[in-house]
Amino acid sequence: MNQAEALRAELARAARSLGAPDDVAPILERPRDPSFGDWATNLAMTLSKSLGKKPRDIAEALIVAMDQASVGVVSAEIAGPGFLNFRLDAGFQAQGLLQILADPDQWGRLDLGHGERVVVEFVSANPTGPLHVGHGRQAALGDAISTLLEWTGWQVDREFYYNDAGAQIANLAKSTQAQVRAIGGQPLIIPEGGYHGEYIREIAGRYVAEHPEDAAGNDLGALQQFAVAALRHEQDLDMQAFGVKFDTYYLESSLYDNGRVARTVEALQASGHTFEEDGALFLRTTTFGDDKDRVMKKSAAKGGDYTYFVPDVAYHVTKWERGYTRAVNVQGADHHSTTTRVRAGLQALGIGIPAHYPDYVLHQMVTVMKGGEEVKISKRAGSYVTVRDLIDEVGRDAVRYFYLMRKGDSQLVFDVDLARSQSEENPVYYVQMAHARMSGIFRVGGIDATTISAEGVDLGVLSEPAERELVKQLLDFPATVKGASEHLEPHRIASWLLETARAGHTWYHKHHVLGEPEAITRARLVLARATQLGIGAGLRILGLSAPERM
RNA sequence: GCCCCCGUAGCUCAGUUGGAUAGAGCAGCAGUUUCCUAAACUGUUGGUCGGAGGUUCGAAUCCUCUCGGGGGCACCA
Repeated sequence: MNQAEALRAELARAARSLGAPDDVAPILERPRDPSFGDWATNLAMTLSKSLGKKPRDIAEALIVAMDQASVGVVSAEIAGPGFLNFRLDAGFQAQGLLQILADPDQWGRLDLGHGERVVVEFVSANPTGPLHVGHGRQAALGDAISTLLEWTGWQVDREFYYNDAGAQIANLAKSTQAQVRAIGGQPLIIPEGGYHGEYIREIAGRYVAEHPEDAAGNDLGALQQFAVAALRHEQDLDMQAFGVKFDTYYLESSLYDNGRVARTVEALQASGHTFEEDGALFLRTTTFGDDKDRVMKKSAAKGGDYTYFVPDVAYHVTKWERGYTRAVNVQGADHHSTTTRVRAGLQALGIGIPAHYPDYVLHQMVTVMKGGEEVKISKRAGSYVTVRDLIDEVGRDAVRYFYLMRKGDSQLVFDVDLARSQSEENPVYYVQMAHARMSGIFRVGGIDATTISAEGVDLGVLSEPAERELVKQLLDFPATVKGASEHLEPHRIASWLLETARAGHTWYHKHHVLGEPEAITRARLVLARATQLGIGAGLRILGLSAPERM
């Protein structure tokens, strides 16, 4: 039990002694202004109604009923309409650092998932071109969310789903064919809806070199296979450059090959939730909250193909059958409408999949500014900024941090010129610098940081305001991880890092660690080590490096 | 027309699910270095939380309406 939990428990005990219900759950907050104290609670105000007393009177009674010393409280005050502000003993509070040093690898981790398996699907691009900046946001988000879930007790697999079937892939094959024929001297005629990118010509060139027997480009099947393989390889390299590793890859085409799509359609028909109209097969998704029924299988006049959401449903059935009791999908907000359809399909099957399966993390669009104007992203027109461009120009860590410092809900303007020109004043360097500075203390002092222990050290000397602020900030890390994991919001870690770095820089600037009286140096080494470990942990959750020096 | 997201300082954004005098970075202004990294620190300027109602002890946060930006609403994926 940590200090905040101990204080909360004592508050609850005191509240029950005053007649509060058994399930009373006091909420502790950090006061906005540190001069108010270390912890605050609005408990007295929330109990006001059920106890039939004034908040300030309840607060008064709570103070009397509490065993303050047992939870490190040195003063308790009533403020405003009935807030209770607690100030903790500096040494007692700093005892919280013991947990960090005692087991650095475990600190900040908790068990919310109980080892249940969760699959996090992200990026999931069509293999029809390089990964662009929108995919980059997904990669950063998906990877960080996966790590957060791992930290909080889930067994996580990162999955990349390849949309390697359907009309877009056929377009890719035809576009490659056109370029192959252009190489052969024929006029270049890119088909309707085809891809115009430069990379198609490069792929065509390699195809001709490796397949001399089909220099005319007549074998569409071979062209498709070749182009898909080439682009998948490119995408793999992009993700590798970004430092993202996937555990599993799932191919949409396999759903057709192994008959899963057909079986899913049969199961849906058997469920009684389908109907035919105008020669097409519909799923009655309105039964499950959609505002409109959706076509599953197009009419013969339109080609008779399945619409995209049918393989999507089949795919999600495999997630469930592969043992993932939870699934998280990271997608752009333009896929918003699929959430209702996929869930509706899974519910219609009636095979026990929870109604909210899968979870969706939808992020808003990324717009790219370059040279003062917006770059329109269009794979077909061949105009875009790739993830690789960004990584090359501003660096992997900076790109990741930029993607993650904002809520997915907000639209992200990625100004390439700005990101590059600001690379020296980038917040990511600010955070990494704080880590490097702490590391520098040990380097200069000739001390092996891993040997630092709080054993027998009087942490009560960490009483300067800057020290107390830093200690509090560090101790908030586990709660921050918990909130970030529960809400699937990695930006909370980014915010915590920035604040912790600020507290760390301020402390570093004001107070010396080395060369002070021994008792002070020993205590401050503990704080420096805890800061180094804390910032390092936060950086790693976001997939950033934690440099020892810069 | 219907659905989703956003609107907070000059700019980019946080705001711990309803708490106290709304915060940070950047930009601006004024300072700090014989000292473990000045990629840092200190101070300071800057706000009708898009707008109007409502809910209650208390609203940037919840509800209704409204204005503005983005996305979606295919027998495209």
